[in-house]
Amino acid sequence: MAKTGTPNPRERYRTQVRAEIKEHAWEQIAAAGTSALSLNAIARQMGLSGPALYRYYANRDELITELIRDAYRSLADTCRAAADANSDGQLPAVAHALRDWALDDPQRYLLIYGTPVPGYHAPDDVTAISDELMTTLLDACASAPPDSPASPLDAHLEDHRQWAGDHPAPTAGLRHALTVWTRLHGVLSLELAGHFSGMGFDPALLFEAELEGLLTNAPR
Amino acid sequence: MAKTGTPNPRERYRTQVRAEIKEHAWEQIAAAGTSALSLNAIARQMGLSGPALYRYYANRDELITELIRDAYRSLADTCRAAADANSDGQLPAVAHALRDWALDDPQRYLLIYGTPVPGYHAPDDVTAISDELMTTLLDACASAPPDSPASPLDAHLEDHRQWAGDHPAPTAGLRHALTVWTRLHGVLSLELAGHFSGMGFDPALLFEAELEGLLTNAPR
DNA sequence: TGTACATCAGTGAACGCGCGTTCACTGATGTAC
DNA sequence: TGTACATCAGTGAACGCGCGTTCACTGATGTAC
Repeated sequence: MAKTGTPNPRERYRTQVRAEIKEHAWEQIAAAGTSALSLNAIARQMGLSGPALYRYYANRDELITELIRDAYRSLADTCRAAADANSDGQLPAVAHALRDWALDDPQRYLLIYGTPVPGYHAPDDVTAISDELMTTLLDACASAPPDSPASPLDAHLEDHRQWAGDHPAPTAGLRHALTVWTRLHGVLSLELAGHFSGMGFDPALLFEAELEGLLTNAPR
Repeated sequence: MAKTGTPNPRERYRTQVRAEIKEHAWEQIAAAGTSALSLNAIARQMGLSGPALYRYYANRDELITELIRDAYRSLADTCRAAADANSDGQLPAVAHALRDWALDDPQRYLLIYGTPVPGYHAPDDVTAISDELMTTLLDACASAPPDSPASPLDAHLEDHRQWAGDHPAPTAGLRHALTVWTRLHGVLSLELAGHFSGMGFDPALLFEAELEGLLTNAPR
């Protein structure tokens, strides 16, 4: 009872060191990608011996899983906050929050949405956060473009809306949310991976144009 | 002179073994991701000793670069062929060729378009192939939706069209090609990374819906 | 057709490296009386 | 306030591993006369 809410100094320190480990982990990931993440290297950076880290994380996988969890948590919170702060125009707010968040640390975005390691499966609580994010997106898409033409996809989604949980959005809203997701991710992931870098134009404008298309009913 | 066109047996064998090495490399990548690619493991799989592979590739990086080159080559050829075989409706043909190609070997697609290793820069000849692919896409988009509304992006692209080389497409065509690229990649990369897998709906229909939107002027 | 020589594929031993991880330990920090 | 004990952070040595890569070599294959 007394434990929760009044962490003793040791717990406090523990939490702090765990956080510091993760900071160094993010730096390493930013510098050389996730596959180059090494516990020993982190320890070295912190002026500790390798085995010391095992006080804080059972193994490398546990650390990576927590990084993924943190990334999702941060993204979900960021988007939620953007939505809440802009009850008029939630969608553009969320979209810009997403882009800013991604550009702030590309490898963090890519840890979530980039190349998956075959066979890795995220634990349930991580999936839960990703659902939370989906909910934010669905909320932001509550007002779907009213005159989107019917497509085979709509009928199909009508039958497969369990992923939206009990969200009250109409089927067109689900469809819109999916479209928002894939389109923004499309521009963003190519930008982050550097595929536009030799091309000379400003990716921000491309992102903006896609967003515009998602907000209006204008052709294309 | 005599060398080219009439490869002697040794050259023939060399080429064959290089190809065999790459096949095993792709298998390994498919099984555990690119970061797990190991020359020693490939040698083992082929019943050779590790150093033997150095007859064929100077080092690990050279092998990976060639895998990337092959992937681009294969994708560019596949899309070009699809376009040429469907002079009416090039765009849907290219789009479907792209998707089929990606699904055929997800890790191959992700080797090109997935998480990049920070600091890696593709050699010039690889960039050239990627330009070739862009040209195919531009050709397929030659007929851009005529009434797309003007956007700040159009003016910007007018000033930054060097990436299109001397392609005769109008600015709206460049814009359309970029949009095709990002939208299809958006659906495809999320699908390949497994982000739809728990959701129950059929990603093919989502892809089809996006494609439909790119072909018509219908809203959204 | 046969011999002499050059080429080159593949081997096995060896190198240094950094990794993840276990273990028995020391020493500092906090807790209970 | 002081002492006795428990907790726990961190160490250093050690493990086995697989990696990339070099090197001197053997033996087979092809080439030139």
